Amino acid sequence: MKTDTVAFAVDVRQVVCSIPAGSVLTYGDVAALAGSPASSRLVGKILGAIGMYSEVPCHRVVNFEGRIAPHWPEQELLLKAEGVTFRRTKYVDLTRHRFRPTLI
DNA sequence: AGTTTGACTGGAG
DNA sequence: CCTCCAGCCAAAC
Repeated sequence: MKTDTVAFAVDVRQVVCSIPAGSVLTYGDVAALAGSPASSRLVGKILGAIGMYSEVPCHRVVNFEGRIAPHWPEQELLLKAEGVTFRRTKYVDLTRHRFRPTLI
């Protein structure tokens, strides 16, 4: 575990924690906001790690197309409970629920 | 130190 | 909507 990775994890946690209810963010966006747009895979790993001992709403983070994690089925139910609409089964309506930190 | 894996991304079939 | 392939990055083996 490097200090840089820890800082990245802390930043990720803050970004995810800043996502309002009913909105979602992609791993790539979180990774970019955390300073490593190419390390989106790390976001998932870190998210799972912090989700085990933190109250971070990691379920508000989905993959690039609004598709939920392939191995985390309850995330869909959690998002539905927040008011997020799904196009069919595993696709979130990103055009409507995508969280924009500022601008645009 | 080299290989494999994955809560990713993007595009093609 | 689902599967496969190629690319990228850090952790795990």
